[in-house]
Amino acid sequence: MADLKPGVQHLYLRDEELRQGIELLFYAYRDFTAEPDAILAKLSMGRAHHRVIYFVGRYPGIRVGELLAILRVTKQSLSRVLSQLIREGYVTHRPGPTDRRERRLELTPAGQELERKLTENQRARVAAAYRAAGAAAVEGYKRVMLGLINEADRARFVGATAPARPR
Amino acid sequence: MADLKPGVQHLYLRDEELRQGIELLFYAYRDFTAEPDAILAKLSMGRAHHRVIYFVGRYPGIRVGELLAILRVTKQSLSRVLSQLIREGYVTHRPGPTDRRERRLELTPAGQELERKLTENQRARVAAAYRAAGAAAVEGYKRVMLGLINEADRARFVGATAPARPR
DNA sequence: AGATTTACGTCAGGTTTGTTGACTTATATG
DNA sequence: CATATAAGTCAACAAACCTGACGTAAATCT
Repeated sequence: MADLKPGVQHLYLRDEELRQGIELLFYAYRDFTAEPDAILAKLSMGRAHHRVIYFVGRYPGIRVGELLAILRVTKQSLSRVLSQLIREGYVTHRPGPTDRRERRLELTPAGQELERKLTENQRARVAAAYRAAGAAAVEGYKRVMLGLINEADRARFVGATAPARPR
Repeated sequence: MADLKPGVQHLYLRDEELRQGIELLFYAYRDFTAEPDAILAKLSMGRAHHRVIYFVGRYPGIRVGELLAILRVTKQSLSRVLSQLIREGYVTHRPGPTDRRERRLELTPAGQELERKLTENQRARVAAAYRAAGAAAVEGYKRVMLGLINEADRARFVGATAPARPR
């Protein structure tokens, strides 16, 4: 057999390695969202509702604009989903404490209940993966994931226990 | 200050830890898809087209049914996207070598070109994250991601260099 | 006080991506 | 020959996005 040129060999491994990294993300995200999607479908909601419920639960008192920045959707898209959630009693809003133009969003008890139900699954999935992979692997996972995320949003993840509220 | 009950403290950390794991996935996926989406938009295509192009490029000669299983969409959804890609000259098909009912899909040169252009960005992103995080972290990333993926699809990732073709 | 900016909502019209269900065609296989 | 499989297609529909323009209330600047 002819020897492979080292350069070519190297390139091949590198490409394969990178593709694997891409695909891991694709499959993980696909499987990660499948079960909550199924629950939501029964309530005539979609993934967009989950995202809103999740982040309102995560940052109680979050403003609409902050939510827009996190989700990277238009006002219109968010509006449709958010007003449905408010109408159906999962989310409430009140004026901001100093700036009364703001809407500070919070989950109602029903919203908290739904959030728990939806995220339960994902939490369990992450817990199982963390447990199976071990603490060192979890460190590595975080480091790589942080590198994939745009620099602007990495700040949210500094400090293990302080949820960095977006500004 | 009152001491926190250890149990409560533990639960809090655990919940925070898991939420962080969930959010890493959300933000990474969001940022990962943003740039290809922008390129696709100029060609009047969407993310679905990218997925098809990506996996046809990944598994040349893949059958339609295999693609359906990977993407987890209905025949109808795939059909619309796939026939557009064929019509516009990015993908070709030929009958299977032994079973002539099959359509074995492949990228045309134009398809390969587009695939490269679209995935280039994601490859660069993964490469940068891998480089910044280090080899050990990459190992951990893979282990955790594999744990997040449904068992059925983990087999694709055995062996670093053999792309396990779906059956 | 008036002008400007900001936070948020809304109206109108459009696309993509996804769905279900029923039917067709060609080929393989028991 | 009967049945099963791979794939395509038709019709009708819904979810979740988008753009662009306009409106309202409140804060802030000059």
